[in-house]
Amino acid sequence: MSTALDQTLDALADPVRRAVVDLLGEEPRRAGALAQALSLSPPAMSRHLRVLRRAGVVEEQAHEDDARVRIYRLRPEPLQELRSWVDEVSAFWGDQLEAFRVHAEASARTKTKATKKARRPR
Amino acid sequence: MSTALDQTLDALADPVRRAVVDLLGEEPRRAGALAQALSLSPPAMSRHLRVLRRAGVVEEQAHEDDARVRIYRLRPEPLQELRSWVDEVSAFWGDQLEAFRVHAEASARTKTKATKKARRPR
DNA sequence: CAATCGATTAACGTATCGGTTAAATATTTC
DNA sequence: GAAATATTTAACCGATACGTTAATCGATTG
Repeated sequence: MSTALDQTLDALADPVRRAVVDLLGEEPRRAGALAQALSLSPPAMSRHLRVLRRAGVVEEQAHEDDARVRIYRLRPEPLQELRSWVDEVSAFWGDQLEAFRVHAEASARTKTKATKKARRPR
Repeated sequence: MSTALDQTLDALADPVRRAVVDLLGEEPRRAGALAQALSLSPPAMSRHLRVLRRAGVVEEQAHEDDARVRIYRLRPEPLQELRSWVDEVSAFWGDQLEAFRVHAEASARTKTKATKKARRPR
């Protein structure tokens, strides 16, 4: 079961796709303009737009005069959902930080015997 | 220049890593516990933890009694940064939605001549 | 100190990803 | 209606990602 959030994050994982989202955050743009702005070939951009479209992050809109051009704009829902998820996960930090502080103090009190050797893997 | 956000999103793109983050959102856990919880082999989980660690999403903490076990916990910063980014991108939606409404009304008024034929690619 | 344990690294196979060029499709223009 | 334009799809290719099993490493235990 691949959730909507999975698709969203997968779509946003790629740097050029995230750049596209940044650009569309300013204003809607034509597919070609996006390709140019990011120095990408039209086919390459087209495929990126497809995954953004399938994830629902972006939607295609017809140009009023010229039916050849496709204008892309952001869709709010996926990013809102992403935001909610981040908020949910973050919700517990207050507790965790407090718990950690307690633990830190406790181990500070016991540090005479506790300190052995920490491994620093690379 | 791969930004911190790139690393974060890349780390969160994988479904099992996102599940790990969900679990660590509840409470810190041992590497082995995470592997079991997600029915993954220890090596596989270890590698996922490595990318989360490198992205700074997660940090390793030594167990007090048994130095073999490694406890993982969430780090706030990356998700906060992600949250900020989402907010920035979303900031323009008020404007865009309004602009769209204006455009929709305008095109509704002109619909007598404008409606040609929309393409529905699959 | 030998056996076990928790976790990571190494080596390897397969699948997916992202770019490229070439072809296709629809639309506009002259 | 032939040439040009905007974009997508198809076919191909090298790189990267993820899982598996085997080996390694440090720590613990009997």
